[in-house]
Amino acid sequence: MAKEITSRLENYSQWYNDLVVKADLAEQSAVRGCMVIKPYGYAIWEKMQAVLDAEFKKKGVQNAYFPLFIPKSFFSREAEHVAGFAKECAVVTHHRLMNDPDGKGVVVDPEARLEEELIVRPTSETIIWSVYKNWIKSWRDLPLLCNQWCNVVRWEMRTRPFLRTAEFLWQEGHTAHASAAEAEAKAREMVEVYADFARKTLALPVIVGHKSPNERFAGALDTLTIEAMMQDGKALQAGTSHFLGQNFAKSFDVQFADAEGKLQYVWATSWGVSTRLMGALIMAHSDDSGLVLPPALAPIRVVLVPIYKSDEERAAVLARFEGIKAELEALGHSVKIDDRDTLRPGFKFAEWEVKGVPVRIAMGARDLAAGTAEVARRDTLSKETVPVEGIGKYVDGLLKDIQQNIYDKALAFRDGHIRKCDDWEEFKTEIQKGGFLLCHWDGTAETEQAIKDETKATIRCIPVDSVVCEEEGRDIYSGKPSHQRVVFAIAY
RNA sequence: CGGGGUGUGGCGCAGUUGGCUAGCGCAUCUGCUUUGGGAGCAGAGGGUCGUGUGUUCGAGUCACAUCACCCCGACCA
Repeated sequence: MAKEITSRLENYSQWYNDLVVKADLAEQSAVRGCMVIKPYGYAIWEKMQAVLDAEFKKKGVQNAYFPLFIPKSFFSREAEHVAGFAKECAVVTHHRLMNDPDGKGVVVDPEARLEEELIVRPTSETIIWSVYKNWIKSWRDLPLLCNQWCNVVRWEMRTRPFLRTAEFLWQEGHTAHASAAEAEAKAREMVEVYADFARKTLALPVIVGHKSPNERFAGALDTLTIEAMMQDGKALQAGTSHFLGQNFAKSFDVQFADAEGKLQYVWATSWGVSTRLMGALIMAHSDDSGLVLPPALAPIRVVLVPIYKSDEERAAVLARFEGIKAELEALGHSVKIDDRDTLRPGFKFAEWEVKGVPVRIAMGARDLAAGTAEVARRDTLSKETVPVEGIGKYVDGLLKDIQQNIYDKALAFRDGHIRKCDDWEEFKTEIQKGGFLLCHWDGTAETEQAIKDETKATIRCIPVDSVVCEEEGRDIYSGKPSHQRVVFAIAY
């Protein structure tokens, strides 16, 4: 299998279709570009939700839910926003079906045309701001901090599993503030929440930075992003946080009376991460044996596999496992005893490796006699025989070590694939090899576009942490003066 | 929407210049032996070859049409 998978590293979409789909993470549905997420995969998403939700609550954000359908008139109020999303919207035009008069199945009832079409939300700014208008009257109502977990639909020309599905799950936060400074701070605060989550939970090193105007969210004054590097050196935008200024407040007429009683437009932010993060996980950490899940995210952290030749041995091992399980659960770790009787140990080992379970403990007759167990770690695929006595503490430490190791490995890979580049000819060849190039940019959209047209590389971000290098230099393409290097890469 | 490609048991594929009974691997079922890295042996079941029309003594194979899916590009989280 390893050889087969390795030969596909150049084409990750092939890879996770063949590997991870079979690993029960997800499967593609026949519905155009949509994805079925199977229980094991969904458990990973639920874990992401749980961790993020707790962070949001700490920041005073509350969950709410808004309608799936957006009347076309709402949608069209913010000009830039419409321009940004118009080409990829699913539109509801009718509300009823009928039997085909010619007896050929079911057809749309032409009588049931809607007076106003409904847009299936590609994002919820418009409907949320039309609701916020009624919620915000006074400075006392601010800040308003809501988040929504939901699905959205974007009718992309081309889809890719996890990275760009027509329908995807995400969270979108939408906040309203009394001042520009407060909103900008919020946008920055939330991108830091994402960065922290990516680093600590997903073990994914990310670079935080501003998007260039070309790459900004439609309708935003500033877009902050976390950018990750995949194992093929391509960049993946893993989350964004937008400072929307007063654009939506003005379009939807959301004003508040300040302390002096004067009417002012509110300042807004929005921010979101999606099931794309699952794609990021797969592409950043997986190896030839399958998925590698950081313990902080794994739905199952430790799997126990019994090895036996008789019912007596089986019972004895499983009895020991119950003790180990209780010990680990007391330390806060999720444990699964794989007591399936029809499958052999070797098969189970391979299966749990494909699923990315961080630690596997195997125990057989030899171990029973010696009072030991075999502990295997997924990240390095190494094994060690340890005494059952104190195994809980040992595994507890091991899990922390694995979490750190996965991050360190990804970080070392990323740092090994970031380099400065000051020569345009060199840039053109280097960028195709993958990785991030730190280059001077004159700040103009024209230069950025020209570079994109010639190389497909885009400015991933103007970094504000991780790889900041503010220094004087000359634009790699135009030669005009520049004050800071930015991150260029080919992106998914 | 452009450019390629693929449709053959549940899955993955082979099938030569048209030829007689359409094969192979995996999976499935039965039995025995196994069980510390994806088991071995023996046997069994399962396909109107995407669909339609045509050419032919004869079509999985050729022609035309049609449908579906995949890949590459433009768009994007």
